[in-house]
Amino acid sequence: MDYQALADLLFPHLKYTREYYEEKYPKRVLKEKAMVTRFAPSPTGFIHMGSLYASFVSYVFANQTDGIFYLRIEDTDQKREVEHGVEQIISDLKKEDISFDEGPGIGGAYGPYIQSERKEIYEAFVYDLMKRGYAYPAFETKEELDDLREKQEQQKQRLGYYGVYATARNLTYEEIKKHLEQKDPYVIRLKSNGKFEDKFTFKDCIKGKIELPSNDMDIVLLKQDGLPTYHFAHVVDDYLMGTTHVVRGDEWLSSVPVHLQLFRLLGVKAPKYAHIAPLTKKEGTRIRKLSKRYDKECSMSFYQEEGIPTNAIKIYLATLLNTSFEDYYLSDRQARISNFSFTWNKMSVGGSLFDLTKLQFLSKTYLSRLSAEQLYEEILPFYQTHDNFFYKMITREKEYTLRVLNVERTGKKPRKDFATYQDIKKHTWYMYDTYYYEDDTIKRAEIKESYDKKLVQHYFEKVYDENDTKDIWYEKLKEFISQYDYAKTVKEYLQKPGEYIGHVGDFCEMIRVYLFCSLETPDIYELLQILSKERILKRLNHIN
RNA sequence: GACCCGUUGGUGAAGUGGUUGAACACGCCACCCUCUCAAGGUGGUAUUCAUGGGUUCGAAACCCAUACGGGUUACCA
Repeated sequence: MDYQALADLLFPHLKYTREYYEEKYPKRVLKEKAMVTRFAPSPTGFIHMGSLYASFVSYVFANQTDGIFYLRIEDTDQKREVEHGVEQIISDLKKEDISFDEGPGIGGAYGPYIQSERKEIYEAFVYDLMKRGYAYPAFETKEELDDLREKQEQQKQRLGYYGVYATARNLTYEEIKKHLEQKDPYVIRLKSNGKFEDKFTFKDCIKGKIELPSNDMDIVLLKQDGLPTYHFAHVVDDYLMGTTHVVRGDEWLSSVPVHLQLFRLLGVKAPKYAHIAPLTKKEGTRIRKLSKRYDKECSMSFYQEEGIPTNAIKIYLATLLNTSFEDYYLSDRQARISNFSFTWNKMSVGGSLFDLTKLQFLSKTYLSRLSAEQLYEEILPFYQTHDNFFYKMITREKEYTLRVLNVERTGKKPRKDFATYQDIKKHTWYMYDTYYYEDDTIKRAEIKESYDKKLVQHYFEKVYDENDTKDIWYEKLKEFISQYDYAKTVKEYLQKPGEYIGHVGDFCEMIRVYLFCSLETPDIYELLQILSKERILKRLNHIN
């Protein structure tokens, strides 16, 4: 068989050769250890936690080595593609604050970054393989391939198109020409030169040494529609785009022999591979991969709805990436992901259960470390889309809101009661008159029979002084209540039961409920300061 | 069926043949602090390292089997 003639027969209109593209996309000039990584999703819907994790890992390694992190859209399966899939991905990633050095809509010297726009490039590389005898057309129909598989199953053979089963290998030039003239649909397959019995070892960045059989499958390179399969597109693109490290799910591990063989046949160096274990979830006693379809915590919209900060998610993912990051993060208020050195070999080889509780804990820590201003800036976009009324109010009363957000925030151990953006309204609404007076909120507060509104009112009118420091305020408060048979401390109250009608805690509880409609609030002193005496009295007068 | 990968407390895990009678963190429990809550502090809980064999003076760590879980075996990625 004259393969050069075959290649010319199949690609009569080839515009450019492989060499042209190699010249067009020269090797990247980067620092020695710089990693070039990419995120390569298919536009089949929303980004989910699993792919976010993979992209995060890729991003982190490129970033810490001053490398390149780019986005490439793998849209070679047009059947699965959803409408506006590409836009969806790009907007999802924007929300997650993942930024790329290159990609569709961003630019870069190695584009186009959308595979469906790279058809001619793949053809040039197939042409190159074919003329050297490593690729050939195959005309089997779906039914014929199904039959083959059935036959192999019956005979307990390995399934697939390989060796003696790769019958299209034997087609003559004339036969192929005839098929083409009849416009028979066909695919281009790899003519594998590997033997399944030949084992080789390969070193994965995460999983370490792995022994694999050589590939002997004549896998499809170009599908009937002329677009490449994942395998071929991966090899061509990652070669031309200069990827140094391919980070992907470990379901790809068994395709490594195919990919390495393709790189070898093209005569180019293969990138390093990092196969990451899936994020999993426990369902009853069964552990399974986190699924887009069944698990709410898999889709990014869940976090956006809940108001879980993107940065908290990243911090959590970083702890999954290298557990030592967690120690670093918790021990240092100034800790940043970008300041930590992540390593491949600290990554887990088995699947990790995705733990929402831990994420929430980290989120609390993260939010507690923000300044009031930073927190304010972060919650604005959330409330703008989720609670416009609250949004407008905090925008209008920005200074006031900053004071509210600053409660117990500035000390050494800042308050940690916000796990989500939602929690902010949940824990501060009562500081706003709009809500306090709305629909008689106070009527819904649990005012107990034992409460003594007059006493509280008397206290605020006669004793409470806004200019007191916290210590003085508290002393005066205790002094005041002791005149009315309330114990100054809980201990005292418990030691001499029957002598008091209540204790300082009971009095504070009344203040809480009357003024804030809640049994649970942060430090009252700070809240009272923010509210101001005038508004305190107004609130008290409002209660019947 | 074949071929890969994995298996340390409820969870994430440290661990690379000898201060491991298994770190740290989340969770849970108790106590302390305390005007409530959230934190914080102290202590506790729980893994004998999937199982069975070996190798070794010594194994969670090395080897072999088995079991269980996961993946691949597409003109899906």
